[in-house]
Amino acid sequence: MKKRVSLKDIAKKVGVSITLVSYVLNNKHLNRISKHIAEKINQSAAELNYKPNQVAKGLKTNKTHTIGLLVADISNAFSSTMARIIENEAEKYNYTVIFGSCDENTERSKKLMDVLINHQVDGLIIIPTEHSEKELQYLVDNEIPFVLIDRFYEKLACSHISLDNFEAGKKLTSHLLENGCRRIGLITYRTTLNNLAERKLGYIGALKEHGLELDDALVKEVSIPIVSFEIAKAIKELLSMPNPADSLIFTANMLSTHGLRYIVTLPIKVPDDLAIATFDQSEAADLFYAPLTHIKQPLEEMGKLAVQTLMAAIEDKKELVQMQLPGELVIRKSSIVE
Amino acid sequence: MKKRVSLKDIAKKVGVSITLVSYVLNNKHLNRISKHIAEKINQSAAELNYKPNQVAKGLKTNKTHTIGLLVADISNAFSSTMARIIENEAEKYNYTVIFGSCDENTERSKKLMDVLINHQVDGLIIIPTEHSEKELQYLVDNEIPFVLIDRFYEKLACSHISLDNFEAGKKLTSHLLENGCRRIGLITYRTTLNNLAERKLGYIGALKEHGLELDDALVKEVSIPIVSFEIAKAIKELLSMPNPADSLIFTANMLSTHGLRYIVTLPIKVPDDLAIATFDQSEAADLFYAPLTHIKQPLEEMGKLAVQTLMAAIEDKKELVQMQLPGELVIRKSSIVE
DNA sequence: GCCAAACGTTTAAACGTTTAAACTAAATTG
DNA sequence: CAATTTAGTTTAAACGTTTAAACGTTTGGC
Repeated sequence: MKKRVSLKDIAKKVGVSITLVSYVLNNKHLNRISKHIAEKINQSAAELNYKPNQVAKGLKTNKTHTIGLLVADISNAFSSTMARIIENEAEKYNYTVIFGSCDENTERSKKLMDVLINHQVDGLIIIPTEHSEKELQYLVDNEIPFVLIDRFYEKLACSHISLDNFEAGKKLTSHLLENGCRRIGLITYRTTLNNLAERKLGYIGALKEHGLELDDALVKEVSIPIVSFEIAKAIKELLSMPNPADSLIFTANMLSTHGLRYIVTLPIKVPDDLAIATFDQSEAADLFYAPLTHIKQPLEEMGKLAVQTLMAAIEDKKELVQMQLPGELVIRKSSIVE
Repeated sequence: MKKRVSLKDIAKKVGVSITLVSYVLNNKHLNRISKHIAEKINQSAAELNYKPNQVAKGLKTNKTHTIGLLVADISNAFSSTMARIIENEAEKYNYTVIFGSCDENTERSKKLMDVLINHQVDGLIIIPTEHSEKELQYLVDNEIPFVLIDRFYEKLACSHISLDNFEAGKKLTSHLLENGCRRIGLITYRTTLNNLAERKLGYIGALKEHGLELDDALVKEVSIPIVSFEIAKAIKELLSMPNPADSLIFTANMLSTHGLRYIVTLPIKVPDDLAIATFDQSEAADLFYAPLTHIKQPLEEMGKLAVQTLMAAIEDKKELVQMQLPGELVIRKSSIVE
């Protein structure tokens, strides 16, 4: 790699001090600097195609203009869409995004967090995995600005932006109930993450409101990372029990995607034999012969809010922002039973 | 943000020079350093939870252990899967990924490239957009290591890893021809990018081999970024011409995804009324009632090779690597006409 | 007992910036 | 015309590292 052009090179060429070059290129003290010299410096900088060394700048100013983004899995549409929104928004503030995808793996998440911190990011946006309370507490203790997205921990005093999962779960379940479903199977992850717990609580809440009791046999939990076989098994059981499910709710996009993959192999018709509703959008949900009724998360809003919150935190605003945004119920063919 | 622990703090605590601390923590000159002191230093570092400042290190060593990844659109499955593979592979070399998604926009691509370079990345992996020859030439001229993925420019002397698009196009087309298709519509992007051009040439090549002439009316080009309406129009035209298409090839995943979205609204049956084949996998292609026959790109291999090639370039190996990997023809229901 | 080698550690410069403070020369003031 | 202000520029230190070179002390060889 060739040596890059530095302030020194410009200074030498013009015959002035490095300081003066720095002042001119940063538009500082301009009222004191002679027009003539300023012009020469600007011109030389352009000629030499000078690009400021952000690393050196970062060392000096203790601001790298870099934010770390830690997602659960970048190849999941939720994460990649979020990444895109966040990067776009960060750019408006002249920030660059460094990222890590931890594949829902706690160890990896820890390690990546360290790497990002070592690179002196000014702040972090995190979709946390299970059991990362300790690492997040470390961030709090060290006053490293960060914002959680999608999931959060009750006990942790930090900013977080997420869906109002309880209400969304209730809305989705109520919709099915109001369309005549009585035995709603719930397929969710086996996890301690609060967002999925809330979705389930919403489901239970809606049942109660409609005078129904929770039947534990209707709730199936599968592992992270997802195993197709487990989902197939769960669905099979729900459909073959004495009093089988007449409808299904998936609490996340990967679940419905894998679920549909199995369902298309069965001799049943959606929604007549089985109504379906899910959280999140996905190509699969769109393209299924009965497009899925779903909760649409306000991703754009969430991502932007996260960046704005982080920027404020970096600027030393201390107030925490903790928001739960409403999801939109998008009703489509998969849940409309005649 | 709290002040972070530096070598100085450890040095002060132990009562030795900064240099010694640096040596110990980097395992350098260990044969010369007294065990006793080394232990004390290590212990203090652990107690203080020291994390090396990569920015300072980067400034001094001129290596940031950071690679820049510039993708066309991170929310596209091709890019996000690639990002994930690249990040995983980079991690093995102790490298962090900084990324930018330019949404197929040349201006944005330029700007992001600048940002990444200013952050002193050690090298770049790029899925280039149209008309970025100039910027890429700049990289070549300044000996900034980089590798192109997916697309490349003939005239540009650089490393690139991509699909053997010509052969893949030929394979896909031949498959349809051998299944009795005679009027194969091709839906592709209006672009100068070589990868799509090659796919089209492969299509033409296969036709020739089977004694057929290219009918320009069967080739439809749509804009980037994609407009659903345009694709619908293209398909409509192909199906309503005097001698209509009996099959369709999409040259990219977004094209088939949008195409399918329109096709499901039509009163036609795939594959009997219309056979379909596409480049790339996608959830949509999997979940369509007639899963799509497609060319599967060796993403894992491409991503890993790209990182390995880049690492070699960063280590000053000068040889260019230019590979075109074979795609795998995955035959499924959408192309099997009885 | 002297010199050289080995040992364990420190000094100091450097990377490319930023920025407070100092400096010089010219212009203004009373 | 001396004193002060202002304009234009430079000096120097700092950010947290790395690393060649130097340092003083001990050990060993002859």
